[in-house]
Amino acid sequence: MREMILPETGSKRKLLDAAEQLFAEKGFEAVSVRDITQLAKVNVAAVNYHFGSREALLGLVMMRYLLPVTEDRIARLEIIEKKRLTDISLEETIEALVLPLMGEVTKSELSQRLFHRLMGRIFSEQGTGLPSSIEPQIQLANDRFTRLFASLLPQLDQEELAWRIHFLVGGMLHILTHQDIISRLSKGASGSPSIQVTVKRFVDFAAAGMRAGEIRESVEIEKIPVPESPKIPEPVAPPEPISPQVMFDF
Amino acid sequence: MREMILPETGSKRKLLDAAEQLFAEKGFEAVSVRDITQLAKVNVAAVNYHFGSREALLGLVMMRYLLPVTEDRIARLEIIEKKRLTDISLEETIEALVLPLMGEVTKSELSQRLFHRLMGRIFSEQGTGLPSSIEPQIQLANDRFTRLFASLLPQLDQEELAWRIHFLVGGMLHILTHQDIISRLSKGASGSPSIQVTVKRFVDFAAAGMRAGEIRESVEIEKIPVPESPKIPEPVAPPEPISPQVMFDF
DNA sequence: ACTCGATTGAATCGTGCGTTTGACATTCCG
DNA sequence: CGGAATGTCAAACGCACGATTCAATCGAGT
Repeated sequence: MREMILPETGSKRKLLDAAEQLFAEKGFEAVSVRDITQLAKVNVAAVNYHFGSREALLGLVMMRYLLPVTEDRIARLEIIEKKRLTDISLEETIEALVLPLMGEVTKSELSQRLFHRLMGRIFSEQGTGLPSSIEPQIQLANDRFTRLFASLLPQLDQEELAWRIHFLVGGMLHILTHQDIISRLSKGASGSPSIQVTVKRFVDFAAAGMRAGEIRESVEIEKIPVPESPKIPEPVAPPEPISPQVMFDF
Repeated sequence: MREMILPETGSKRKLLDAAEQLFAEKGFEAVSVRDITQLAKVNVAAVNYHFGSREALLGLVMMRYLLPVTEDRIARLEIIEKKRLTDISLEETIEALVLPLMGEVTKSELSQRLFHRLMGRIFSEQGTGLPSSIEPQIQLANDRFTRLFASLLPQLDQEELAWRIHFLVGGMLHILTHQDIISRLSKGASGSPSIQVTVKRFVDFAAAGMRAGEIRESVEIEKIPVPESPKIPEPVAPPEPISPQVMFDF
């Protein structure tokens, strides 16, 4: 399967690379076959000859990224799940979810930026977007993460956990898609923003969010029981522990 | 300014409404002038006659939403900022940022869904997307929120705060754009997912994230100092308190 | 050297797009 | 009544798109 995706004739490879770059720069919908073939310096017909259609090429480009990321995630999961449950931290679990998206550190600064943008696009346009049937392997990994989170946060019912994962994913995708907006923040004098630092920041943020409401051993922090803001009646959460099967867009 | 946006000739109004609905359903790029005029049951030329161009119409549609949301946010800010700083909770501040996006509760269930999707699109495609010069008022509100967060979380340096706001915004936008994916979660037997409950969930999550690392009065929670996951060298955060002016995509 | 499948290239197809045009209808005001 | 002003409409413009066609070219196998 991998060899179907990676090397190839030259033209095919050039098309994949060009498409990848353009998709990352301008989004999936904004890139035309003509853009791609022009950048790849091949004929327009090449896309339809090699891939059958623009959509198929698009799917392959996504595959080239999704598969390694999912594999990396699963590999990290394997390591984590070998440990005793009490030795597993929420932080390392979140890291196993986030870091693979940030991988490919070998690439240049620019192409790394593009890589991340593309990643963000792939994942955030995934539901709304284009290819189906990428899901099977990914879905599997997602389920394992969900179950692991459930074990680590037993105090959360299924619904609350699902929502919190949803929030976590949102923040994660936001880093990817809008990293250029905030890159100015980190690259002050120190040169590179350093992915690891960013991930560390996010993991700490997200872990705290996932743990929200955990009973704390002290009583000092009076403010937490939430003084209601004005005009919100605030009905209590529904009682049923519903929702059997959930699907995430990790 | 408001009257420039709301009532209008009939055709103009119909176009705005149709465009709004279609943009929410299918995204900005995917909707053509012909789609809009067809749904509005007016002539194709009407768009260019009334608005000058498709882009201008698009900008007005966004305005119709962004302005009320920003006004609502500022109104909530006013109330909050009247209080003594020690009486202001992080939760109500986040709520002031999030709830206005969820407003317009008068609308029907369907159009409310569309409204939220549109909101998400507007905000997440904002940087990458289309109109400039909407910013002035919005920028102002964003600054006030940032400053308020800074006061409420004095232990965070500017950079860390900026990142956390970034994560928060990501989760918030994710709720809006991908609410359909997760709506199955909440609407189990209880009928409506109830926006307030969702917001409450998110506010608690985000507030905990913003507070992450805050010194807790107890020592019980041993696990928090983060057992490093495998292959991450983890350089320490850069020392400089840099980044003077920041811009967010709230 | 010849063949034949694989690839490329230039030209072209049909479609849908945003926009423009100019004729027509309506309204309003002198 | 008459003529701007305002709005509507069908038709058409030029353009870019994804896809297709078909002849030219290449390159290994015999």
